[in-house]
Amino acid sequence: MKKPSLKTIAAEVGVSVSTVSRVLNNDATCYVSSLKRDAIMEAIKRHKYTPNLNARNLLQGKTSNVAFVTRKFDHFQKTGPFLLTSIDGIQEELQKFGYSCSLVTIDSLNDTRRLINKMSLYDGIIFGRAVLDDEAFEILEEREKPTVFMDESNLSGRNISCVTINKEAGIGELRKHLDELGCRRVALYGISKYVGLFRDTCGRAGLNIGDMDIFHFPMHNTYSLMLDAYEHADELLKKLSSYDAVCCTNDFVAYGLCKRLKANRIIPGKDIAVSGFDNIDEILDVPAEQRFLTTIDDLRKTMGQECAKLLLRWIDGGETAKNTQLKIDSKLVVRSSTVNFKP
Amino acid sequence: MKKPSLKTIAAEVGVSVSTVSRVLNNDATCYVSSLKRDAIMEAIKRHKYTPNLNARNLLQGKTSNVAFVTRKFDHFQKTGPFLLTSIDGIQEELQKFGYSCSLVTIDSLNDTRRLINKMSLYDGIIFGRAVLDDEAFEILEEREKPTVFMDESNLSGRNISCVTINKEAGIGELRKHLDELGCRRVALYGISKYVGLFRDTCGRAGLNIGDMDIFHFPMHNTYSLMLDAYEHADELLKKLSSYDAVCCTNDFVAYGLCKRLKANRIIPGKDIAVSGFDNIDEILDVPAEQRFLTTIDDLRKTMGQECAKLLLRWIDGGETAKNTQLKIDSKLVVRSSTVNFKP
DNA sequence: CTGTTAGCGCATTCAT
DNA sequence: ATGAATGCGCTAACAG
Repeated sequence: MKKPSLKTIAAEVGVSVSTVSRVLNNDATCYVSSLKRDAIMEAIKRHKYTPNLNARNLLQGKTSNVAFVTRKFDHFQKTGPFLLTSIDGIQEELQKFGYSCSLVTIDSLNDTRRLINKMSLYDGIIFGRAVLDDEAFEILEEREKPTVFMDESNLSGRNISCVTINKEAGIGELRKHLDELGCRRVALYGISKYVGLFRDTCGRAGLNIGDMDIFHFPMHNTYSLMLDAYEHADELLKKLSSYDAVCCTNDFVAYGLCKRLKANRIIPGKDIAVSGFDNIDEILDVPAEQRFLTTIDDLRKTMGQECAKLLLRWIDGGETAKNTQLKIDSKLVVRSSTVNFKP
Repeated sequence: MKKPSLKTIAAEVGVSVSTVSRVLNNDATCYVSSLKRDAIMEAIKRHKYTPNLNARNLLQGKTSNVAFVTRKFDHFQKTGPFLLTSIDGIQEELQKFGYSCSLVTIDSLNDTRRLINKMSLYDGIIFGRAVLDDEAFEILEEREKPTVFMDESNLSGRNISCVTINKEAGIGELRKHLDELGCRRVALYGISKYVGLFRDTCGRAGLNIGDMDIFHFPMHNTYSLMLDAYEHADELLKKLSSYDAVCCTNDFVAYGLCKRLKANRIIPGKDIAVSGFDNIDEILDVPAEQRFLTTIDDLRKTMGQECAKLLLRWIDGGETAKNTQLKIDSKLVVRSSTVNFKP
């Protein structure tokens, strides 16, 4: 049995296809007599008719579909839920405007070629971080397809549209916050690989802990992070009385540390100030009354949304969207792990 | 500037559109003189022509695109990387056959209606677990669209195709393995919410620990699981000498326990046998030499692949794929945390 | 208010 | 070996 088309419905009701089309699209300019309208609606329902969007897309030269390109999810398994939060943001924003999203996995240059061949299916493309090498960049640059890069650090002077997070903004706020609390002696605790990067960012943000003690440990994966932070805190604990505050490179680290502190009868937020990074409580939807960690929200969901917005603006012909680098300021979220601390 | 079409290329080279089409599709039956072929290829490259897949889809009545439907990723943030592993499996299999994948988020009945309206874009649909309520089920059942459910437990007698994991298979193997090692006294350790379910599954699999001690603790999220398991092991530790083995409901729990054991100078795999569940080492791509935990692999990636295979078989007209319930046996992965243990 | 018609880009059939 | 013609399902312009 063939799938019903406009013609099927039209023949059934005894009207022309355009009338059916008008009803289907709720055409405001052309009124359809309600008698016919009802008959048409009934026939549509009875035949379980749904429009063939390929035909519509072909005619209108657009697909209302966007590709989100990323590496295999495997690559993100170790690093936790951050990418997904951004994807949710993208999806949410796209949906508002009737767009849908194709998930494209790229792990080789071959995959890039495959993407190019399917490009006619997409009105635009959002690239997740670090999916393209230089060669792929060049292949894609020649095509004139609305494209936005998310969280891409390796721009190397390319003229592309991208949305990134300004981590320094939140860290600057944190510094001010700790200053106002009177915290003078600040330690840094976290993953060996990121601790240097974090310190540099602190420096640029004016949080001067460059000459202060840094405690760190190797990272396996996000899932072991809390326990790792718990276990590796000995050195820090020995010198803890020297500090007013401990900034952690990550919320998981902070949680692990806090549990360890509590196990040693030291109360975070009372005996010492502790801060994290990521606002993971919001991502994990922890009930408000259980949230206690002062942290920096790096707005990953917002980043996804902004990517989608920027892309849609470009698709709609907004010339200004073509070469826009948008930086979203991360922001401090103050909770009880610092706010009531008195040095 | 208009996008180049077959006509553009044909006019450029001075041949007919059908010739260009033939070259494009590598039509084996009709040879094209290599002179023309080269000229055509050159023009295609020069114009950066890519075929309009909407037109092709319209003509051929298929899209080579499949929808993967899930709830917002938000919902999975607490539960870790398992869904993503399945998605990777789906993507991998689809790609083999030139199919692509649209990501559809459903959180309300309205979203379901939206999906139905876009159905013509998909040759088939894969549903992630627990996305549909009864009403949505019914709306979808009337449509005749190839559909496969992944990891769906709430079938309630519906005639649908689905792929699930047989958890009992691996647990049965575990029982046999522990028996052979001579482990008689087995404890169960894990999350309060799942510990009962796990015990029941053990019972069905013949691993009789129903009358043995169960130790459990509440779960917050996957990321705190290791540390939670570490911290809540006191009760278990007190009675540890009564047991030959501890089965954990989950690898993260097992890792947390193992760390705690080591902190107490008890060596897992020597002083006591420990097992987990999930084979998370493989998901997180832990180097082989660092894997030590005996666990049960529930083959989530395979599940994704099998979903895709089943769906493609249905799309290709395989009548047998229309009402297939495929159960994949989970399997035991033996590592050093049990294999060398002597009671 | 509604019907007729053209054409979106392509693969395929038929004719040459 | 290649060109011409057809039609997939739909929307929009035009005609009535």
